[in-house]
Amino acid sequence: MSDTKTVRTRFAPSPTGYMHVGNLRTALYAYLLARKNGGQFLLRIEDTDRERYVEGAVDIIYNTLKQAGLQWDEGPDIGGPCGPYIQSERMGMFKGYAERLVESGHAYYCFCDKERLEEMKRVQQASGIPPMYDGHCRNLTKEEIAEKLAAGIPYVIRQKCPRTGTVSFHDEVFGDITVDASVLDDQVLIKTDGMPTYNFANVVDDHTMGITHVVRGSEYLSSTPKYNLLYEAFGWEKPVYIHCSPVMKSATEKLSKRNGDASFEDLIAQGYLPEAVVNYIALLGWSPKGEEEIFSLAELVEEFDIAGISKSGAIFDPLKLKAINGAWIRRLSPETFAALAEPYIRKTCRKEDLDIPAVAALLQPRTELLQDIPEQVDFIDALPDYDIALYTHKKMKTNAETALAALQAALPVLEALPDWTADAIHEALFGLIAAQGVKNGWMLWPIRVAVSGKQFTPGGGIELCAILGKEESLSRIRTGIEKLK
RNA sequence: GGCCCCUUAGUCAAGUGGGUAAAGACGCCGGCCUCUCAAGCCGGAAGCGCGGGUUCAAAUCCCGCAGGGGUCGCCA
Repeated sequence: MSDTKTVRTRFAPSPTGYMHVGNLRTALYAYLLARKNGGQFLLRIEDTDRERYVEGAVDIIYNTLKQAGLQWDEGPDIGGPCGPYIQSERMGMFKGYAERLVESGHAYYCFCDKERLEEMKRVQQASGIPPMYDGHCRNLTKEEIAEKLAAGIPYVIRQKCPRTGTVSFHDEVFGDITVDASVLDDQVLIKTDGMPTYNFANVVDDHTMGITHVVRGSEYLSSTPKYNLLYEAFGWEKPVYIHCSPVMKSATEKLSKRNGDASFEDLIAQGYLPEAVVNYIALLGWSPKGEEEIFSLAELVEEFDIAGISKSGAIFDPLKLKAINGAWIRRLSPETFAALAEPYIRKTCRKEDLDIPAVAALLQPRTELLQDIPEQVDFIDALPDYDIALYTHKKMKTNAETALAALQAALPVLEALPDWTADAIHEALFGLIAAQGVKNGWMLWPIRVAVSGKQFTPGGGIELCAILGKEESLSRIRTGIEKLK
């Protein structure tokens, strides 16, 4: 690659609440694009709206990004050459930039008050005209401006957009887009209070921070022409745009911030692994070249290509997230999984001497969500009260009668067992099965039912006996015999 | 409503006019394995929004329609 310029991307969230997966996906793509090209990924907090500011939201942004593994190279907490990285701390610089635009004729002072603006909008709507600024102050003379300024009339600075012709821009995802200049509103750049609007601050910040590739939601598609006009007015090089369609909750609703399980931290709390969430959202609206779908963050960096980003919105599918989470859980080393699973196992198993690694080994291929674990092992501490109908299984050819015979045959053999290990139990029971000439299930199914009292269990009778221990297993088998008599 | 954008199975999607019987994944259904449930393996059903055109050839190009999304703030 002979790219002369380093790729610099940024994630620029506003601290207005928690991060939902759509935000995180945008951050992820920006991160991947930077890493893929050996560039930098920046974090900039856009906190200029003090009314929507939510206490603690910045920490949520930090924590989410960290948990997801999206390490930023420059940001509020670690600094960098283009700081400050908190927009509210950059306020001083914007007005000067806006005035440069006024000088060059790309912006102008506007003294219209709220009343006039509202009246204008009302009239426009009443006559079916799309509401936009009518250009009332577009051509004030220098004298008029000086006069109003001197009189202390509040003003804003508006961008002076062309009135005729078309404006085009290129987006890496959507291709070339052309709009009629007449639809471009003379948007406010500097507010009455002297502060910049988001649209203005964003452009100035992106430029001054050297951002080369802008990754953001497709809701900015329609304001991009105005952004480009700004870049052109300043004589700045325009960034490459990568607009991403939204993550949807259904075909018609965008994923909402109100939807609790759409937030990254909620997903983690539900027992999803950060790796799995990252893996899944990468796939939501982007597709890799090959057929593999399970990727670590490092692998995603290798695989990522903006050409794979799709144009249409993608519906968030919890089922697929779960499947990917399951795949990640199965990939974990037994030790790692046991450590993760232990607190969940402990929710229903209080027995001190429980062999956690052994239980975890049974659980690992059977767990898609850590939260599913407690229910799977709820029979370990105490035998549930169960119906003897469980002993009847058509395929095993068992019923209450045969089960009683099986348990009675197995009991003395197990009682006589010196070593209580899965292997020893297996050997003993299969010896008995062979000696009696019965089917495995005829003997084993009743044992599994007797020791668990459940229809479904992680692992078979032999494995469960090993986990429960000799005394408890035998006791449960005796209980079974009593119930069946 | 104006403007912009999107439209391949239930979902995520590959596909970029001449070797497609239209990949793959999740889910679903069936089978194998098996002492249950999983895991694993094998197989199956399921799709190019609609209508025109261009072409020897269209999911791929053009036009129209429909549906959906976005935007139209001194919010970000």
